[in-house]
Amino acid sequence: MGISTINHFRNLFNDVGVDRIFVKILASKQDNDKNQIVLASQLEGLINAFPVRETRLREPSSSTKKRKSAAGRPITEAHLNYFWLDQNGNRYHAPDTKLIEYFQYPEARLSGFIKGCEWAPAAIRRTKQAAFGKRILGIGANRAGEIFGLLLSERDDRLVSEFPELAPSGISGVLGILNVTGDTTATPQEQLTGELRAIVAAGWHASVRNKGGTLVPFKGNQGAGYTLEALLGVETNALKEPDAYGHEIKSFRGNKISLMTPTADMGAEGDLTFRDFMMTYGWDGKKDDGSRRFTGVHRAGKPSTSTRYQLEVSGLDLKSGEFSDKPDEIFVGITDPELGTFIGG
DNA sequence: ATAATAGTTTTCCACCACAG
DNA sequence: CTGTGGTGGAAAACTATTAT
Repeated sequence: MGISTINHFRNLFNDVGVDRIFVKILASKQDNDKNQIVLASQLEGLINAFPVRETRLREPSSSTKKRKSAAGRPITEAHLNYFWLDQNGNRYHAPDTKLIEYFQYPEARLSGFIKGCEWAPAAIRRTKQAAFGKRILGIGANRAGEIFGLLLSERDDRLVSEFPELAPSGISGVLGILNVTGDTTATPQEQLTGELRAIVAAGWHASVRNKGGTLVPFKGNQGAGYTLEALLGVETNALKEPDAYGHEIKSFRGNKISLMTPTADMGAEGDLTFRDFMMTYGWDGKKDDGSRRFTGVHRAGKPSTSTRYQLEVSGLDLKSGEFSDKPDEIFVGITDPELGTFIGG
């Protein structure tokens, strides 16, 4: 009964494809179904560690009557594809699990992990937690973007009383890190660079992609990136999730690199349908085949010679490299400086 | 220069009002 | 009742200031 060794604990995570476990020693009267689990002071680092399905900004209105609220900044919710693991390795989906950032404190907490879930550990419930003594929560994500949580308790799991010292996660003081394979204390960067070195040392590789777990030949521009991901064991995906060890893998040749694929949700591009947008702001393709184009390199502060449009960056001090502390000022968008219209951002 | 002390900020825990 | 969105505060961790 119970989990008594660290290897048993690691194996349960290994079985679901997790390679790094984040560990929090839970507070004795906190961290339950009612008092959300505090993980960090900001979402930022957590989002790298735990792939997020969807982030939503909540309307800032909710708290304007409260004295302290810095009106205007919305509470951010990051939805997770979360599962509870039991000690036998069974998984139970908790579909409503999310990270909520309360910026004004600041605090990021895990919440909603009971709702709609078939089974959850009794020790996470406020009314029962006292009986379990010390509790330790392990959370980890696999490369398919699934996140698993396993709760140990002093009462049921011998491991709790002899839990090893943990390497700091770098995300917050409460979260430690435990590697599932190899050295328990190597940092994610070390693991990743280790794997990259091994891949480089192996010489040239054929262009492939990882499709549903198997490597298939691939021809095309994205080949370099796909191949690298595949060799790292990452399936080709268009998810906006980090690829491995909490890092997004990028490869490039030439001198341009895209860190993200943006689709504007503000301005005209957000308001209009795709067709309307292209008809209004695009132009005819040169081939005269009826196509419409909206393309081109746009640089901040000076209009593009071909389109007249201009990229605007605000909320970033170009001299100091510091971002504005007012989040709604931080912004990248395209405008038409002649007409003063806001095309997208 | 170093140690002692005071002041400030950050981190984390405890608890609660209230809506559904 | 449960879960969300909040508050307050202790303690730790920094910084600044003053005494030795």
